[in-house]
Amino acid sequence: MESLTIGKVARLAEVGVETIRFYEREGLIDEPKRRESGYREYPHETIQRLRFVRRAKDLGFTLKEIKELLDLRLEPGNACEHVRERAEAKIHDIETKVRTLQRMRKALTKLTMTCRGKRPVSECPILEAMEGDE
Amino acid sequence: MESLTIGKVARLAEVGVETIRFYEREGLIDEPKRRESGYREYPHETIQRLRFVRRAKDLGFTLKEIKELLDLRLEPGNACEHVRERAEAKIHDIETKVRTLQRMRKALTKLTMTCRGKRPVSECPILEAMEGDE
DNA sequence: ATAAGGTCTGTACTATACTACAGAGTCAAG
DNA sequence: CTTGACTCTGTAGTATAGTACAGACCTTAT
Repeated sequence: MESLTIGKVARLAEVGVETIRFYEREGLIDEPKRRESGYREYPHETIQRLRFVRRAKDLGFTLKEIKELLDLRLEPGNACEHVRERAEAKIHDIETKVRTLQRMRKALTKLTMTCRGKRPVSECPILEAMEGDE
Repeated sequence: MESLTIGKVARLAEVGVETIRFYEREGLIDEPKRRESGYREYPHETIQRLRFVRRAKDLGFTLKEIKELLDLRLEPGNACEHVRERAEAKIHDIETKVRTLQRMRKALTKLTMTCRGKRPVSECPILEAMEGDE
């Protein structure tokens, strides 16, 4: 069993070493155990965790929100009602994001159609497809 | 026909006045015409445009990317091939975002199920559902 | 055993996307 | 025709999310 130093984790998760230390300070990943030398030793799951953070970020979640998402699973069983409420709120956020993305995709597809038809791209289908849904 | 000053546009689009001037500097909205006094006078479309920016931002697009999206519609008809390529790349990005969001939603739904069953929330279904898809 | 490269803490700097003035001029309701 | 709200330019400050050292210590391959 090879030991996972911060550099290896960074390479595997495709983030920077400094970023990992930054996430540790921000509470997005647990403080790992240390060697006698002080070197951090990571469990394998950390890689998944870091990838989760990166992806969630790409989807427009802030680190604060990502922390909230991750913390959902840590709640004690007796706060179950509370956990479910928050999870359902996040699901709602996600569904709104998906709908908006789908409208954007539709608008862009329309744009490529217009394009394919060799007609000039005069009117913008992007903005028009973004109306409504507040 | 009432004139749309920056403050009115800001209220209608639900953004700050300073944000509008910032977006103008960054080229995300066109420079509007001015009164003799120097006051900006906006056309109605600006409101949709600002809403588009706000939403795209919530979906994890940077202002730079949003500008690219908006600029797609301005390309001259003869650069059609080029426009289509870029639009298709954006469609691909969007589809990836949608898939990731759907996996997150699935994971969260699973979490709420676990919750509803009154069992303790011990193992995290969120991270596990986020694997694969690079 | 030594040199190259990895890691440590701590602090400082950067990019992005605003946000907040200051000081001066403009508008419009009473 | 004033007065309070709005707008102007320009510059400075903030929050978020990293990124980059410096100076010192650790590891490992030769």
